[in-house]
Amino acid sequence: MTSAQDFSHRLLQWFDNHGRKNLPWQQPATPYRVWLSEIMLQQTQVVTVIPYFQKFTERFPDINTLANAEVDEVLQYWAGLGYYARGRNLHKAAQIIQSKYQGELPANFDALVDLPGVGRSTAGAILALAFKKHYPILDGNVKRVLARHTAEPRWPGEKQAEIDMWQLAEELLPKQRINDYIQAQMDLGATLCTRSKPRCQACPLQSDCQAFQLGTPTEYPIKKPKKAVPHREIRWLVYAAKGQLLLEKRPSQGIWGGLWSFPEMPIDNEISHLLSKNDIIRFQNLPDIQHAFTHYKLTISPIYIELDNPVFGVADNDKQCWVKMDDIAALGLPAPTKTLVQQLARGF
DNA sequence: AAAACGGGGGA
DNA sequence: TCCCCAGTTTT
Repeated sequence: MTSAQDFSHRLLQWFDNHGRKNLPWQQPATPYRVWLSEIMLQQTQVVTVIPYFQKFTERFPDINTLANAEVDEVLQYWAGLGYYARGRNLHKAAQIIQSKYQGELPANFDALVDLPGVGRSTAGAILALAFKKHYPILDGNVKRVLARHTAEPRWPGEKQAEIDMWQLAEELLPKQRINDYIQAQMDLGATLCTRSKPRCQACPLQSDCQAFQLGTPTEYPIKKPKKAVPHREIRWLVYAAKGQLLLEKRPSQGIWGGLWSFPEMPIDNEISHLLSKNDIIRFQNLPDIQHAFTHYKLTISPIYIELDNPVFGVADNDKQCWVKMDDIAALGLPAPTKTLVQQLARGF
């Protein structure tokens, strides 16, 4: 027995004991009902879909009834399911099926994929579940099962990884019971091989599951690599005089809105003119501060400028004030500002 | 708050 | 052809 046959054999055996065989769209599994259920099941769980499916099929028992209805009524029956583009596409597809295929879903991959709302995986599910044709599916559940079984090192969103997973899904297809096998794949992913807390003890694929052998099934599929966040640099002017610091209130819009911080300027701004002031006692670079936001990384280069007197108008801004070190704690400060003030208080 | 999700649609 | 988005749920 080849490994592929063994894989499907174990899955089918598990399906016989634990699979879902009494879902509303499985009795009977007509092409229309399978199609409708697959659309409803996109991004929506079985328990949520069931009552909608029942109401929907009562009102729209076949494709022609659906095609002849107003889209608004279709959407009323969709209300609460979310992703309403699915409902619109479903209705549009029904009209295409009516006019182009005499109201019967085509048992043909290319024709199915051409329908709005039907992609490769949904077409595969319809062909396998309703027409018993040998097509694979690769939805989120199956991706998870396969990624774990092979300990797939690449993120499945990566082009080549996805191509390879489709190929594997195809190679694993059994010669017999294609519909049960596809249902079994979905059931395994939904009930056993779940995203968190997979029940590997009960899994028929445990013996050769690479992720299980590594002891880290939940590490798969590996997460989308987060793209490098943009990096920005700014300069802070830390004016100090007689135990006071010059702070300014930040604009209410934007980062740290309305909080007090140091006067800020672009990193590449000329600063030599600041040096020429004759009331400057000391002028020195302070260590850079790194700050991470969710969407970018910020490097702050503060310059310490000590004056003999707390004069105004040193920076070009009217929302500034001199604050005694001891009074600063009462103000709302961004985290890096607070840290810098504390370092200054300790004299670094 | 962040990732996941299947297909649509734009580059 | 490839990549990213819209809209929603789950972790």
